[in-house]
Amino acid sequence: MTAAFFLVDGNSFYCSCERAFDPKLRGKPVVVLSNNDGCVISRTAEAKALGVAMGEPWHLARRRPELAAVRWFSSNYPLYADMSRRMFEVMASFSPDIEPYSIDEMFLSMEGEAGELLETAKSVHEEVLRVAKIPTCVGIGPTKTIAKLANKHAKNSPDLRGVCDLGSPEARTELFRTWPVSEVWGIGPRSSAKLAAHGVRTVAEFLDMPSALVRREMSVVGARTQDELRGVPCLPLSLSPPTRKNVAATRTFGTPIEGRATEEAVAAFACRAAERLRKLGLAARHISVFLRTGEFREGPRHSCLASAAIEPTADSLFLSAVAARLARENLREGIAYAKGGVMLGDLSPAGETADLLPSRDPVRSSRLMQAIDAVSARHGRNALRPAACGTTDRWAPRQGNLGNRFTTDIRELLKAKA
DNA sequence: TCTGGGGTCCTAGGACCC
DNA sequence: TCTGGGGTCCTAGGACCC
Repeated sequence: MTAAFFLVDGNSFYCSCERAFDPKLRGKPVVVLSNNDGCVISRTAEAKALGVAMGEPWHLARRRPELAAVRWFSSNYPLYADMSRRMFEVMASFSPDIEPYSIDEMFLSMEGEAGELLETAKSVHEEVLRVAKIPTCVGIGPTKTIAKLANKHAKNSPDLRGVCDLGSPEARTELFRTWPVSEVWGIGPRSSAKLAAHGVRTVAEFLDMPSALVRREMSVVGARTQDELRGVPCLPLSLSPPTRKNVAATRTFGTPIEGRATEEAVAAFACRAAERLRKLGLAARHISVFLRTGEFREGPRHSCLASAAIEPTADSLFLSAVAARLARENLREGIAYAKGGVMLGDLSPAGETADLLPSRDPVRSSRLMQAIDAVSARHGRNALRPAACGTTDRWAPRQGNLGNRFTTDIRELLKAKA
């Protein structure tokens, strides 16, 4: 018996979610755009073949005549989150040892004989496609880093039919000889440049580097990556989500805004962040607010950052009022801001540390928040909102082509023709 | 002439991830 | 008109303590 990690990753995940509900999109080039319909954050193989790059600004790309037929969607996170949950459920039936790593990626810890593991991986691939309607690739390796690499290799090589097993040292030696070290999980542009300066370009060359040198150039993180690539597990599966340290809500505005509208925007972000905080059962002791002018526009630049220590809370009314005040005290008259956000930090479990002299009644606050969350769940987030958020949402991002929330909103169910 | 040494906590910045 | 929005971890250096 050997132990192995599987990394299961949804192919073009957001696009696949849109496709799952519209068979006409099969085989067609599809892209999903970031907030504000800004850049491409997911693209199908067909779109990639037409030359659409990840992160490319769509307003420029779409002018290219060859991209006229590309179907595009504004991102629809409630749908993607729900599809992710379905994917997780299918995979959890294969192993209880499962770690959701991102919205479209999950690590599984498995045991079995070498051939057995490969067969199991094929079954995972088929079941996720059959039940959750998401095509995936599965990478197998003795460490998480190798499983990631195996997964990427499966993505690059369609003839592997979605599954790649790098469990054996022989299989790895062959691949590592040519695999660029810059494509290893954990090695970004900075480390790649440092390695290139030492003449190191492939994984094999990286493994030949003395550990002490790797440690000096890339700290313990790089040293860990090197060990993992040698087949020594350093990164365990984490079965429970780590305790959060920050919760943030930030946005680029649909169009730049000034003065009062920016106060309303950060107040709305504070509400959004507070909502997430409550869902996590946490309270924050620190709030910070930022506003920034656009990077791509002429005109005066300004960015402001303000923060405050607060009594532990997840109260939307309080947090939105503080956020609006911080903005008001720090923003500059006549400057149009393009981007802003609220970050809540210094988190602790809600109700754990009672302030000795709380200025608000925590019981009343928590009841009020429960009521607000209940109304929002039923009638949408905008049904009930603090006055500080205003009523016009002049900051709201553009969403030019939003698909339906097929699975999470009763009003947007898929309609079947009989 | 000699000018401690070790520890903790905090923050800013760097690097990386999806 | 239109260029994302989240996160984490590590290190270095300063402040402070005894």
